[in-house]
Amino acid sequence: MAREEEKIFEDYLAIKNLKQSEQRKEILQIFLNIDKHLTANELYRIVQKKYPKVGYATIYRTLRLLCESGLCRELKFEDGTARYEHLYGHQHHDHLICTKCGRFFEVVDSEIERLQEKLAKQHGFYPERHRMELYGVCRKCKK
Amino acid sequence: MAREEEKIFEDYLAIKNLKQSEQRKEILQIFLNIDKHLTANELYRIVQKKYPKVGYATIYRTLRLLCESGLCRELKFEDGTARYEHLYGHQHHDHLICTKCGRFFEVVDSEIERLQEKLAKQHGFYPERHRMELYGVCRKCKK
DNA sequence: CTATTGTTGATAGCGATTTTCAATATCATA
DNA sequence: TATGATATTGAAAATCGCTATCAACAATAG
Repeated sequence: MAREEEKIFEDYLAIKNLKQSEQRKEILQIFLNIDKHLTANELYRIVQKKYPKVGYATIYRTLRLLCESGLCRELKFEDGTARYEHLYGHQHHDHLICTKCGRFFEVVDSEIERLQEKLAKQHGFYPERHRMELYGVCRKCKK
Repeated sequence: MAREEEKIFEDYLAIKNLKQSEQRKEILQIFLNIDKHLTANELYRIVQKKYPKVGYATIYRTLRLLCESGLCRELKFEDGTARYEHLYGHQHHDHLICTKCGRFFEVVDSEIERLQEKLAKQHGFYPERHRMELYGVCRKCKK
Protein backbone atom coordinates (compact mmCIF):
# COMPACT_ATOMS: atom_id res chain seq x y z
CA MET A 1 0.00 0.00 0.00
CA ALA A 2 1.24 3.41 -1.04
CA ARG A 3 4.07 1.49 -2.70
CA GLU A 4 4.67 4.15 -5.31
CA GLU A 5 5.01 6.96 -2.80
CA GLU A 6 7.42 4.86 -0.74
CA LYS A 7 9.49 4.27 -3.85
CA ILE A 8 9.57 7.97 -4.65
CA PHE A 9 10.76 8.80 -1.16
CA GLU A 10 13.38 6.05 -1.10
CA ASP A 11 14.70 7.15 -4.47
CA TYR A 12 14.83 10.75 -3.35
CA LEU A 13 16.83 9.84 -0.25
CA ALA A 14 19.17 7.68 -2.32
CA ILE A 15 19.84 10.41 -4.84
CA LYS A 16 20.63 12.88 -2.07
CA ASN A 17 22.85 10.38 -0.22
CA LEU A 18 20.51 10.43 2.74
CA LYS A 19 19.72 7.49 4.97
CA GLN A 20 16.60 5.38 5.29
CA SER A 21 16.01 5.92 8.97
CA GLU A 22 13.22 4.26 10.91
CA GLN A 23 11.76 7.63 11.82
CA ARG A 24 11.53 8.72 8.21
CA LYS A 25 9.70 5.54 7.27
CA GLU A 26 7.34 5.89 10.22
CA ILE A 27 6.50 9.50 9.46
CA LEU A 28 5.99 8.77 5.77
CA GLN A 29 3.57 5.95 6.61
CA ILE A 30 1.49 8.11 8.89
CA PHE A 31 1.54 11.03 6.48
CA LEU A 32 0.33 8.79 3.66
CA ASN A 33 -2.44 7.24 5.73
CA ILE A 34 -3.99 10.55 6.70
CA ASP A 35 -5.46 12.41 3.78
CA LYS A 36 -5.98 15.73 5.53
CA HIS A 37 -4.23 19.07 5.51
CA LEU A 38 -2.36 18.59 8.76
CA THR A 39 -0.19 21.08 10.57
CA ALA A 40 3.26 19.98 11.70
CA ASN A 41 1.99 19.93 15.25
CA GLU A 42 -0.98 17.72 14.40
CA LEU A 43 1.30 15.30 12.62
CA TYR A 44 3.71 15.39 15.55
CA ARG A 45 0.98 14.39 17.98
CA ILE A 46 -0.23 11.54 15.79
CA VAL A 47 3.29 10.23 15.25
CA GLN A 48 3.95 10.50 18.99
CA LYS A 49 1.12 8.12 19.82
CA LYS A 50 2.82 5.36 17.89
CA TYR A 51 6.44 6.39 18.34
CA PRO A 52 6.74 8.43 21.53
CA LYS A 53 10.45 9.02 21.17
CA VAL A 54 10.13 11.03 17.96
CA GLY A 55 11.10 14.66 18.38
CA TYR A 56 9.57 17.81 17.01
CA ALA A 57 12.52 18.69 14.85
CA THR A 58 12.38 15.33 13.10
CA ILE A 59 8.81 16.02 12.04
CA TYR A 60 9.83 19.30 10.46
CA ARG A 61 12.93 17.81 8.90
CA THR A 62 10.98 14.95 7.41
CA LEU A 63 8.21 17.19 6.17
CA ARG A 64 10.81 19.21 4.33
CA LEU A 65 12.17 16.06 2.72
CA LEU A 66 8.67 14.99 1.76
CA CYS A 67 8.14 18.36 0.10
CA GLU A 68 11.48 18.17 -1.70
CA SER A 69 10.71 14.68 -2.95
CA GLY A 70 7.47 15.95 -4.45
CA LEU A 71 5.14 13.96 -2.18
CA CYS A 72 4.03 16.90 -0.11
CA ARG A 73 3.27 20.58 -0.41
CA GLU A 74 3.43 23.20 2.31
CA LEU A 75 0.60 25.71 2.38
CA LYS A 76 0.39 28.81 4.52
CA PHE A 77 -3.09 29.77 5.54
CA GLU A 78 -4.69 32.75 7.21
CA ASP A 79 -4.03 31.59 10.73
CA GLY A 80 -0.35 31.84 9.93
CA THR A 81 0.53 28.22 10.45
CA ALA A 82 1.65 25.91 7.68
CA ARG A 83 -0.36 22.89 6.61
CA TYR A 84 0.88 20.02 4.53
CA GLU A 85 -1.02 18.31 1.77
CA HIS A 86 -0.45 15.23 -0.36
CA LEU A 87 0.94 16.03 -3.76
CA TYR A 88 1.35 12.62 -5.35
CA GLY A 89 -1.49 12.02 -7.81
CA HIS A 90 -2.98 15.45 -7.14
CA GLN A 91 -3.05 17.91 -10.01
CA HIS A 92 -2.83 21.67 -9.44
CA HIS A 93 -5.79 22.87 -7.43
CA ASP A 94 -7.07 25.61 -5.20
CA HIS A 95 -9.01 25.33 -1.95
CA LEU A 96 -12.50 25.66 -0.67
CA ILE A 97 -12.28 26.03 3.10
CA CYS A 98 -15.18 25.72 5.50
CA THR A 99 -15.10 28.47 8.12
CA LYS A 100 -17.18 26.34 10.51
CA CYS A 101 -15.55 22.91 10.50
CA GLY A 102 -12.24 23.83 8.92
CA ARG A 103 -12.42 21.12 6.28
CA PHE A 104 -10.52 21.61 3.02
CA PHE A 105 -11.77 20.74 -0.42
CA GLU A 106 -9.61 20.74 -3.50
CA VAL A 107 -11.11 22.47 -6.53
CA VAL A 108 -10.07 23.47 -10.01
CA ASP A 109 -11.81 25.69 -12.50
CA SER A 110 -10.05 25.93 -15.81
CA GLU A 111 -11.99 29.04 -16.77
CA ILE A 112 -10.79 30.85 -13.64
CA GLU A 113 -7.26 29.64 -14.31
CA ARG A 114 -7.44 31.08 -17.80
CA LEU A 115 -8.76 34.43 -16.56
CA GLN A 116 -6.07 34.62 -13.90
CA GLU A 117 -3.40 34.28 -16.58
CA LYS A 118 -5.12 36.90 -18.67
CA LEU A 119 -5.49 39.29 -15.74
CA ALA A 120 -1.82 39.05 -14.88
CA LYS A 121 -0.83 39.70 -18.47
CA GLN A 122 -3.16 42.68 -18.72
CA HIS A 123 -1.13 44.28 -15.97
CA GLY A 124 2.16 43.53 -17.68
CA PHE A 125 2.93 40.63 -15.39
CA TYR A 126 4.65 37.48 -16.42
CA PRO A 127 2.54 35.05 -14.37
CA GLU A 128 4.34 32.38 -12.35
CA ARG A 129 1.79 30.93 -9.96
CA HIS A 130 -1.16 31.85 -7.86
CA ARG A 131 -3.07 30.93 -4.79
CA MET A 132 -6.79 31.10 -4.38
CA GLU A 133 -8.80 30.21 -1.34
CA LEU A 134 -12.56 30.41 -1.18
CA TYR A 135 -13.96 30.60 2.33
CA GLY A 136 -17.52 29.72 3.14
CA VAL A 137 -19.80 27.32 4.94
CA CYS A 138 -19.89 23.78 3.62
CA ARG A 139 -22.99 21.76 2.92
CA LYS A 140 -22.80 19.82 6.18
CA CYS A 141 -22.29 22.85 8.39
CA LYS A 142 -24.98 24.88 6.70
CA LYS A 143 -27.77 22.57 7.89
CA MET B 1 -6.44 65.92 5.17
CA ALA B 2 -7.70 62.40 5.68
CA ARG B 3 -10.47 64.01 7.70
CA GLU B 4 -12.94 61.27 7.00
CA GLU B 5 -10.67 58.50 8.17
CA GLU B 6 -9.92 60.43 11.34
CA LYS B 7 -13.62 60.76 11.95
CA ILE B 8 -14.16 57.04 11.45
CA PHE B 9 -11.43 56.21 13.92
CA GLU B 10 -12.62 58.72 16.50
CA ASP B 11 -16.15 57.41 16.22
CA TYR B 12 -14.99 53.85 16.56
CA LEU B 13 -13.04 54.67 19.71
CA ALA B 14 -16.02 56.57 21.14
CA ILE B 15 -18.42 53.71 20.52
CA LYS B 16 -16.08 51.27 22.23
CA ASN B 17 -15.45 53.64 25.15
CA LEU B 18 -11.80 53.85 24.25
CA LYS B 19 -9.64 56.89 24.65
CA GLN B 20 -8.19 59.26 22.09
CA SER B 21 -4.57 58.89 23.05
CA GLU B 22 -1.75 60.84 21.47
CA GLN B 23 -0.11 57.63 20.29
CA ARG B 24 -3.23 56.47 18.50
CA LYS B 25 -3.51 59.75 16.66
CA GLU B 26 0.16 59.69 15.72
CA ILE B 27 0.02 56.16 14.41
CA LEU B 28 -3.17 56.82 12.46
CA GLN B 29 -1.58 59.85 10.80
CA ILE B 30 1.48 57.94 9.73
CA PHE B 31 -0.55 54.97 8.59
CA LEU B 32 -2.75 57.22 6.47
CA ASN B 33 0.16 59.04 4.92
CA ILE B 34 1.88 55.91 3.67
CA ASP B 35 -0.05 54.09 1.01
CA LYS B 36 1.94 50.88 1.04
CA HIS B 37 1.41 47.41 2.36
CA LEU B 38 3.55 47.81 5.46
CA THR B 39 4.48 45.20 8.02
CA ALA B 40 4.04 46.03 11.70
CA ASN B 41 7.79 46.32 12.01
CA GLU B 42 8.08 48.75 9.10
CA LEU B 43 5.38 50.92 10.62
CA TYR B 44 7.08 50.70 14.00
CA ARG B 45 10.33 52.01 12.59
CA ILE B 46 8.67 54.89 10.78
CA VAL B 47 6.66 55.87 13.84
CA GLN B 48 9.81 55.65 15.97
CA LYS B 49 11.57 58.28 13.88
CA LYS B 50 8.95 60.84 14.81
CA TYR B 51 7.95 59.52 18.22
CA PRO B 52 10.85 57.56 19.67
CA LYS B 53 9.04 56.63 22.85
CA VAL B 54 6.38 54.57 21.10
CA GLY B 55 6.57 50.89 21.94
CA TYR B 56 6.15 47.84 19.78
CA ALA B 57 3.04 46.67 21.53
CA THR B 58 1.31 49.97 20.90
CA ILE B 59 1.84 49.54 17.17
CA TYR B 60 0.19 46.14 17.22
CA ARG B 61 -2.59 47.32 19.50
CA THR B 62 -3.33 50.30 17.29
CA LEU B 63 -3.20 48.26 14.10
CA ARG B 64 -5.81 45.97 15.58
CA LEU B 65 -8.03 48.95 16.35
CA LEU B 66 -7.54 50.29 12.83
CA CYS B 67 -8.64 46.93 11.45
CA GLU B 68 -11.65 46.79 13.74
CA SER B 69 -12.66 50.29 12.76
CA GLY B 70 -12.63 49.28 9.12
CA LEU B 71 -9.74 51.53 8.06
CA CYS B 72 -7.21 48.74 7.71
CA ARG B 73 -6.96 45.15 6.65
CA GLU B 74 -4.42 42.60 7.76
CA LEU B 75 -3.09 40.35 5.04
CA LYS B 76 -0.98 37.26 5.61
CA PHE B 77 1.37 36.48 2.79
CA GLU B 78 3.44 33.47 1.88
CA ASP B 79 6.46 34.55 3.86
CA GLY B 80 4.28 34.28 6.94
CA THR B 81 4.41 37.91 8.03
CA ALA B 82 1.40 40.14 8.15
CA ARG B 83 1.06 43.29 6.10
CA TYR B 84 -1.49 46.02 6.56
CA GLU B 85 -3.34 47.82 3.82
CA HIS B 86 -5.69 50.78 3.66
CA LEU B 87 -9.31 49.82 3.45
CA TYR B 88 -11.10 53.16 3.39
CA GLY B 89 -12.08 54.04 -0.15
CA HIS B 90 -10.71 50.78 -1.49
CA GLN B 91 -13.23 48.40 -2.94
CA HIS B 92 -12.71 44.66 -2.64
CA HIS B 93 -9.64 43.59 -4.56
CA ASP B 94 -7.06 40.87 -4.93
CA HIS B 95 -3.32 41.18 -5.38
CA LEU B 96 -0.73 40.89 -8.06
CA ILE B 97 2.62 40.45 -6.39
CA CYS B 98 5.99 40.77 -8.06
CA THR B 99 8.32 37.99 -7.02
CA LYS B 100 11.35 40.11 -7.91
CA CYS B 101 10.73 43.51 -6.33
CA GLY B 102 7.94 42.57 -3.95
CA ARG B 103 5.62 45.31 -5.11
CA PHE B 104 1.87 44.88 -4.66
CA PHE B 105 -0.79 45.79 -7.17
CA GLU B 106 -4.48 45.79 -6.42
CA VAL B 107 -6.64 44.16 -9.07
CA VAL B 108 -10.26 43.20 -9.56
CA ASP B 109 -11.83 41.08 -12.25
CA SER B 110 -15.57 40.86 -11.99
CA GLU B 111 -15.68 37.82 -14.23
CA ILE B 112 -13.35 35.93 -11.91
CA GLU B 113 -15.38 37.08 -8.93
CA ARG B 114 -18.51 35.73 -10.55
CA LEU B 115 -16.90 32.38 -11.31
CA GLN B 116 -15.56 32.11 -7.78
CA GLU B 117 -19.08 32.47 -6.41
CA LYS B 118 -20.33 29.92 -8.88
CA LEU B 119 -17.56 27.46 -8.08
CA ALA B 120 -18.26 27.64 -4.36
CA LYS B 121 -21.95 27.08 -4.91
CA GLN B 122 -21.30 24.14 -7.22
CA HIS B 123 -19.63 22.46 -4.26
CA GLY B 124 -22.52 23.21 -1.94
CA PHE B 125 -20.66 26.04 -0.24
CA TYR B 126 -22.24 29.21 0.99
CA PRO B 127 -19.48 31.60 -0.08
CA GLU B 128 -18.31 34.22 2.42
CA ARG B 129 -15.07 35.63 1.09
CA HIS B 130 -11.95 34.67 -0.77
CA ARG B 131 -8.36 35.56 -1.27
CA MET B 132 -6.49 35.42 -4.49
CA GLU B 133 -2.87 36.28 -5.08
CA LEU B 134 -1.22 36.15 -8.45
CA TYR B 135 2.54 35.92 -8.33
CA GLY B 136 4.74 36.84 -11.23
CA VAL B 137 7.32 39.25 -12.55
CA CYS B 138 6.17 42.82 -13.07
CA ARG B 139 6.82 44.92 -16.16
CA LYS B 140 9.73 46.80 -14.64
CA CYS B 141 11.53 43.73 -13.35
CA LYS B 142 11.05 41.78 -16.53
CA LYS B 143 13.24 44.10 -18.56
C1' DC C 1 33.30 -5.36 11.68
C1' DT C 2 34.43 -0.85 11.38
C1' DA C 3 34.90 3.69 9.79
C1' DT C 4 32.49 7.31 7.83
C1' DT C 5 28.93 10.11 7.49
C1' DG C 6 24.17 11.25 8.15
C1' DT C 7 20.42 11.37 11.82
C1' DT C 8 18.31 11.95 16.06
C1' DG C 9 16.21 14.13 20.30
C1' DA C 10 16.75 17.71 23.47
C1' DT C 11 17.23 22.12 23.95
C1' DA C 12 18.44 26.76 22.93
C1' DG C 13 17.42 30.34 19.75
C1' DC C 14 14.80 33.23 16.63
C1' DG C 15 11.36 36.43 14.70
C1' DA C 16 6.73 37.87 15.04
C1' DT C 17 3.21 38.83 18.03
C1' DT C 18 0.78 38.96 22.63
C1' DT C 19 0.47 39.37 27.48
C1' DT C 20 1.54 41.28 31.91
C1' DC C 21 1.94 44.96 34.98
C1' DA C 22 2.96 49.11 37.35
C1' DA C 23 3.09 53.88 36.06
C1' DT C 24 0.54 57.30 33.55
C1' DA C 25 -2.89 59.66 30.63
C1' DT C 26 -7.71 60.52 29.38
C1' DC C 27 -12.14 62.24 30.29
C1' DA C 28 -16.70 62.61 32.53
C1' DT C 29 -18.27 64.72 36.34
C1' DA C 30 -18.25 67.13 40.66
C1' DT D 1 -10.07 72.66 37.27
C1' DA D 2 -9.63 68.99 40.46
C1' DT D 3 -10.86 64.30 41.06
C1' DG D 4 -11.40 59.66 40.40
C1' DA D 5 -12.61 55.77 37.54
C1' DT D 6 -10.97 53.55 33.85
C1' DA D 7 -8.26 52.95 29.74
C1' DT D 8 -3.42 53.20 27.90
C1' DT D 9 1.30 52.99 27.78
C1' DG D 10 6.23 51.14 27.47
C1' DA D 11 9.19 47.62 28.92
C1' DA D 12 9.95 43.25 29.48
C1' DA D 13 8.59 38.55 29.79
C1' DA D 14 5.95 35.07 27.55
C1' DT D 15 4.20 32.56 23.63
C1' DC D 16 3.98 30.49 19.12
C1' DG D 17 5.74 28.25 15.14
C1' DC D 18 9.75 26.94 13.42
C1' DT D 19 15.08 26.37 12.84
C1' DA D 20 19.86 25.68 14.44
C1' DT D 21 23.12 23.45 17.46
C1' DC D 22 25.33 19.56 19.24
C1' DA D 23 26.72 15.33 21.41
C1' DA D 24 25.09 10.58 21.21
C1' DC D 25 23.75 7.30 17.97
C1' DA D 26 22.39 4.68 13.64
C1' DA D 27 22.81 3.47 8.66
C1' DT D 28 25.62 2.05 5.06
C1' DA D 29 29.84 1.20 2.15
C1' DG D 30 33.91 -1.25 2.10
